[in-house]
Order: sequence, then structure tokens, then C-alpha cells
Amino acid sequence: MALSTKYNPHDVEDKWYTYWQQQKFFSAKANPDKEPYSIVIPPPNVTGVLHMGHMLNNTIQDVLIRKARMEGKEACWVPGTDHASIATEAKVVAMLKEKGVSKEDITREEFLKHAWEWKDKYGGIILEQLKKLGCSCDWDRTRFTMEADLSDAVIQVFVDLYNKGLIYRGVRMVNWDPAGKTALSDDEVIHRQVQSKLYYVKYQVEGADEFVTIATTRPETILGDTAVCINPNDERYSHLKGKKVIVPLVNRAVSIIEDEYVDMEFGTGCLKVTPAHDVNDYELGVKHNLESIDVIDDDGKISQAGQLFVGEDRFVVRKKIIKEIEAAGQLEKVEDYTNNVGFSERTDAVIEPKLSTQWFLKMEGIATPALKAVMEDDIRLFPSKFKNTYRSWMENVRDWCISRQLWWGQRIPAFYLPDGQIVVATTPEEALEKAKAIDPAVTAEQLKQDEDVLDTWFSSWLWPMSVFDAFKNPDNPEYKYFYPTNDLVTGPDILFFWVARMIIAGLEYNGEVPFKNVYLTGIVRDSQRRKMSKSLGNSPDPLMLIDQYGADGVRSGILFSSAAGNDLLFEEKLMEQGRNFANKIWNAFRLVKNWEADASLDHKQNDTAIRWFRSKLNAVLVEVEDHFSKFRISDALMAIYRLVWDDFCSWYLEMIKPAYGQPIDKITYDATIGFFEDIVKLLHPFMPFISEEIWHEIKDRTEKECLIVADWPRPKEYDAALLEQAQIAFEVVSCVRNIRSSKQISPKESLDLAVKAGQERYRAFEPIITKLANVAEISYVAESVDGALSFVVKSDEFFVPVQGAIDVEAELENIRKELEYAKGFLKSCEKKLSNKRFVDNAPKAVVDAERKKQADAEAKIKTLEESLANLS
RNA sequence: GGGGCCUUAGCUCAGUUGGUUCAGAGCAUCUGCCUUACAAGCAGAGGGUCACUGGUUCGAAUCCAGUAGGCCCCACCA
Repeated sequence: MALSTKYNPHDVEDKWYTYWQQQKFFSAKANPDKEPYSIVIPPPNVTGVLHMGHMLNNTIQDVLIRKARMEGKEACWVPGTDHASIATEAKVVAMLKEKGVSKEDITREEFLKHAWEWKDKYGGIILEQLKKLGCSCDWDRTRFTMEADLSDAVIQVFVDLYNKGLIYRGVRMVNWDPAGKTALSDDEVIHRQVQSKLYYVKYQVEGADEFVTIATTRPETILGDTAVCINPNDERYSHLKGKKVIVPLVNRAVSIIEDEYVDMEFGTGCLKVTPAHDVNDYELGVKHNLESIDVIDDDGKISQAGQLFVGEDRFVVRKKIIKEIEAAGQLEKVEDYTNNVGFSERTDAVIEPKLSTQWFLKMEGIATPALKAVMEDDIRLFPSKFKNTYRSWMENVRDWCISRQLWWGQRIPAFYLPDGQIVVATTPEEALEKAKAIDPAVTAEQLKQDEDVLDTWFSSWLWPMSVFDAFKNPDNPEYKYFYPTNDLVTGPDILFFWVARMIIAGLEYNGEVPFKNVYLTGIVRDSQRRKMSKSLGNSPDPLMLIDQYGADGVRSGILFSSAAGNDLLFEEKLMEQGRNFANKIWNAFRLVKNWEADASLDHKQNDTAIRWFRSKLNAVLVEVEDHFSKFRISDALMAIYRLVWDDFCSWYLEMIKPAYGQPIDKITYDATIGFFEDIVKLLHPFMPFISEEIWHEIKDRTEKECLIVADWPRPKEYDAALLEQAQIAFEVVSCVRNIRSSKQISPKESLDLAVKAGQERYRAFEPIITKLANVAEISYVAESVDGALSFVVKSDEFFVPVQGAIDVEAELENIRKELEYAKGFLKSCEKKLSNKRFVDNAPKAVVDAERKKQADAEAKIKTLEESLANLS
């Protein structure tokens, strides 16, 4: 049979993915006979495409879900997408603009029709991409945060929270995104340090030939100034108390107010106050009863109220206004200044603090149980360092602005009567009923629904519940069975946006936490630690990578260096390593596949090898389970990688490999097939395709006997002493190979090996040593062998007689070095043991270990000294 | 301004309550090999004062304090 020397993923991946789906291996349903295991996907943006962050995130989820499935649990991974209000609406607006249609020119209904068309066209792409990666989601359960059932849940929750008095409407200073033309919650604003200018502008004191200078970074807001504020303790300005100043350009006389809020040290100690466009100024305005002039409109342009520069962009106006002020001789100076500016998380526009009427959710009360759940480890965060971050957020949580001035999303179910009174209801009919209770004359036409929609996170926070229809049908068996879910895999950047709020909603509406473990992945960066981004062009196309390295190669490559919470430094080198690993596995399979088993052959020479590998396998199983229990996915993979590459391929297969074309004994063959089966089982969560392929190729299976549903190997007892002995034997092999390498002896030339030791010591490993080191025979000797190269393993001396002269000096040098090290080591042992306080205070086991080290070192020194004596 | 984390081999990182020969792994590097599973490979080798300084201890990569550098979260003074 001609199997390629290279593993070819293209032949394999689609075949098995289709087959798994046909066999319904991904689908899960409430099954009381099995333990449930569930994960809900962090729903990607419906119009998004797969990026490296998704690759990492979903690979981890697939590893977890596949392992759980093999462990015999009812494994349910719910996929779906998020409607992502702002991002999607922005994309639709841009798409319409290209067609020459402006959002302002069409109705809400028309816009939504376009948006749904857009969603239907692009909505499935990212999920299809996940299939290429091998994700074993239960696709029949695919949900969308804006589908009818999920929207109903959102509305139901809004009404409920409103009725509980937790949702209120009010005028507040909010973060306004002039690009998205909507309010944002505080969490959607990213503060970045920017280089800007501090302008010193002179305001004339009314009726005097005197000026006061204020410092500002935002001169465009001068148009909206309604006061100038000084600190009452500031003696420099005490003569100005009660006076007025003239706002430049608009020539408005405004009061000089006094407030200790003003920092006398900063700038000139004199502050201009624009209540409509700054949070702190707003507070001052309320406190001092100031007029608020809104001079910037929703687009970030100067409004009519600004009088000047109407309709021009705020940043353009900033420059123009400074020019005019300078021309008027009122610009004192300009300084370079570094300050923090808020940007929209979604559109990257500079946030404009703006006064508007919005809906808010009171957070304080409902956040408390969610804080407790994490602090008391009902929910565990991996890595746990995020507990601190979580706590500080939850302890300082502020009311959540949940209304957005958008169309794409769940419309706020608040209805206004003609007189402005509000009713909140799940349907217009219900609203009308409630409205009639207030005013019997009101008609359906008079009742106006709020124009705003809800923040996307107001639907995402219900996700783990709503995907199981918790709100529509709280008694359904699926919900009862799969909820709470087990693990959540997501990025720390949405710990508060999403994770915290899901916990809040879960506790509020179910009384249970929504998941037990939260695995927080790092950010995928390039090798220079720059975040991957479209604009930098440093983000590879995941599908190209899969095409090039195979899904298994990409999956394992990504996981090789991604400890929880650590950033993943992406390098194509890692993908290569993953591909090479797949190839290594493939070639091991090719070797075994071509063997012919012969029951008449003796298996004795392979017994130790088999016993050793069985122990090794079980030791690694223990290690792998330990890693998984701590969500150390990378380490689990690495342990398996080393088991496969080093222990199985480099040691075990070389030990038992028959000569070319020769058959192998049946016992060894069967054992090896068994080992290979366990190995592909271990590999399956990480590398599902190649493992499934080999599983079927290595033995005949029935239709249903797929690896994806095979039993996960459970660790059994293993022989630790045997593993230790093997380690010694391996060292002997390495030493002989080292001699070959340094003396340029061909591996084909067989050598003799003598050991000064008792007869039994290496008996069990003789077949292994002779085969792997290409030694003709091992002889046990009582005296040192003259004219041979030697090495010491543990306290036994080995001799390899070689042809030709031996460089005695070099040999002596080597031995002296080793001797020196051993003596130094012995000295440290003796020092410890002679220290009475060590012997008295240290645990007995530690002292005993120290004694053993001492004895070993002494034996080794004796051996080395003897060989030194022999040589010289 | 408040809080948290990090600094171990050229790179990325392990190192669990201080104690087995504890200074590790993978990658990279160097040397020799196209040895009939695999050159996407095999065999061998080199490489670190555990950021720095001090302290606690019989014993410190590990605990404590300080110093230097890096990162993150929150708040935000115009």
C-alpha cells in the first residue's frame, strides 16, 4: 500500500466533518443517564469574519467539548451569533451609503429590511468558517441574539426589571458616539493618551480693562461657556468675585462662580465651564444653577445654539476658533499637553460627553450576588488573577446606560401617552391596555413607542439561558439539564461587558450561576507583540492557514504557546510545528500499518519495552488530567506531544521495530496497536481529523465506532520504579551514541559494551540497549577494561572498546570534571547533614533523601576515582 | 491618582504548600547523518548569578522589604 510520506489534510478533513455530522455526533439532548456538559459559544458578530482570536478561543472550546464527549458526558456546544447593534448598523449604513441611500431618508421599517437582508447574506459566514476549524458544535441549536425567541426574552426581562423598579429613564451626561450617533455605556469607551494642546485664552472682565486667562484643551466648547469658575481660596482672583466675564467670539457675559473643585495648581487656576459638554462642568452647572448650551449636535458638528461655525465639524472648528481668538489678541499661549481622550470602542470616534435622555439599569443591588459568586469560587476564573479585576469593577459598578439611538436591535418596550406618561409592556396591545387604565380615551395610534433600541449586551447577558429557552419555557427539560453550563471560554476584554453581566442575569433569573469555570484567553499578537489588526495588516487569514497547514496543524500550533491569560504570540513557525507534528504521527502510523503480525514469533525481547511504555502512557495520562483540571490546555498538549514524539516514536517504536520486511510477533503488535489507539484518543480533542483518520485506518471499525465518541483513556496504576530504570537505560544508550558521535563511528558499526556491575542490573533492558545503541553484546565485568572509552551512569562504569588510539588526556579531563562536580555535590550534602538544625528541623523524608544523595554521590566518586586510576 | 500582575536559556514560557541531581520544556542554534516510518526527519551537543539589593530561614527561583524595567484594569484636572 502506498501511503504518502506526508500527511495530507485535504483528503481527510471534509470527509470526517461531514461524516460526524451525518452520524449526529455533535448533537446533544437531555439524557438523564449521562452527566451533562455544556458550553455556550461567545457569539461572534453576525456579520464578522473569523480572525485569529476566534481561532484560539474556539479551538479551546472544541478541545473541552470533545474531551467531555469522549468521557461519556452528554456534550453540548451551543453555537450562534450576536446581532452587534452598533457594528452591524454601521456596516449597513455604509452599505446603503454606497448605494446612494441615506439612513435619514428611509423609514425604520425599510432600514430594518435592508439590515435583515444583509444579515441573511453574511450572517452564516463565520459559522461556516468554524466548521473548517473542526468545531463540533451542535449546529441544530444555532441561535441568533435577535431572533424572535431571544428578542422576546430580552423584552420580558426589560419589563420585569422595570416593574421591579430597577430600570429608569433620565437625563444624564452620557458618552456620545458621533460616528455611531448613539449613546454608549461607560464600558464602551476606551481612554487613550493623546498628544494635544493646552490653549490659554483671555476672557475680558466685564466693564473693565482686565482679562482673566483660562486653560482649555477644547476651545470649540467656548461657544457653550456659561460661567468661569475660580477656587474661593485663590487670592489671585479674589477681586473678581461677583463679577462677570465676556466669552470671546460670542460676546456673552457669564458669571464668575466659585468652587473648590477647581485646582489652583492647574493651568491658570481659572476654569471655563461648559455644562453641556463636560461631565464635571455638568456637575458644576447643576450645583450653581447654570444655563446649559448644547453647541454640538449628534454628528459632532456645531449646532445652531453655537451661533458661529454652525454645521462645521468640532475638530475643524477647534482650529478655526483658535485662529480667530489669536487674531483678536486673546490667545495668550499654547502648550503641548498629554491627556486622556475617550474613544468609542466600536467606531473609534472621539467620544463627546453629551446631555441626553436615556434608559438606565440600577446595578448596585443586583451586582452584589454576582460579586459574591466569584469571590467565593462558585465561579472560578482562570487565571485567577482576574478575580481582583472583577472585584474592583463589581464593587464600583455604576448604573448601566442601556438605550442606544439605533434601529438594529430590540426596541425598548416603553410607550408614551400623549401627555408624556410612560407605560412599559411586552406588546403594543398590552401597552394600550395599561395606557387605557391611565387614560381611557387613549388610542393605539396615539401611543408612541420609544425610538431607541437596547444595548447589545442587554441581550447577550441572557445568552446562556435564552439559548435553552429559559424565558419562554422555564420548565423545559433541556434548560434544566444543560443549565448551568460548565465552562465559558472568552477574552478578558469582555469580562465586564459580558461575563459579569451574565452572572448577574443568571443569578437574578435562575438563582444559579450560568457557568462554573471561566477560561480567559489572551490576546493574539504578532511576534513583535503588536495586536493583530486589519490596519496593520499583520493578521493572517485563518482559512489560508488551515489550507496551508491543515486544521489539526493550526489548532495544535495555536495551542502550543497559549497559557490561559497569556497573550499568544502568533508566528507561522508554530503552525509549521503543528503540521510537522501531524506528519510525525502520520509516519508512525505508516510504520505500524505496514507491519505483519506473526503469532509464531517470540515476544520476549519486547516485554520490557511494552511494560515500560504502558507505564509511561499511564504516567502521562495522570499528568494530562492534572493539566486539564487546571485548564492548562497548552501544557496538556505539550505532555501529549512529548509522549508521542519522544516516548512513542523515538524510544518505543525503535525498540520494537522489526528489521525491514520482517514480521513482528503478535503480542507486541497487538500491544502497539492498543497504544496507538490510546494515543489517537489523547490527540483527538486537539487534532480531531488526523486522529479519526488513523483510528479507522489502523483497525476495521463499524459505522458508529468513531473516535469522536470513543472512550477517553483513564489512567491506571503504573510502575514508577520501572520508569526510573528505563531512564537509566536510556542514558546508557545516549552515552554510547554520544561516543559514536564524538568519535565519528558510524551507527551501522556495532560496538561492544561492558559494565562493571552485578549480573542482573541491566538484564531486562539488554535487548533495548543492544538494539538502540547498536551494541553487539553487553558483558558484565569485575575489573575495568583497558584501552576502552568509558562513561559513568549513576554509579556504574561502562566501557566501550574502540579501534585506534584513545586520547587518554581528553578522557582524564572528562573524568576529572565529572569527579569535581560529584565532589562538590557531595560536599553540599555533607554540609547539610552535618548541620544539626537541618537534621532536626527538616522533614524526615527530606533528610532521608539527602542521605541517599550522599550515598549515591559517594559511590559515584569511588567509581570515577577508580577509572581515573586505571587510565593514568 | 487607585489597584493588580510580571521580570527564569537567543525566543515563548513551566516551575503547585520554601526541601528529591532543581535550575526545566518547546522552539531556535551548532555538529554529524538522505540509517527502507518520517530531511516537515534522525542522532548528538552547547546555552541561564532565576531583573537588582537587602532580609527571614538549617535551606530561597519560590517568602518579606526596597530599587529598576515592562504590562493590565479602574478613575481622570480643564
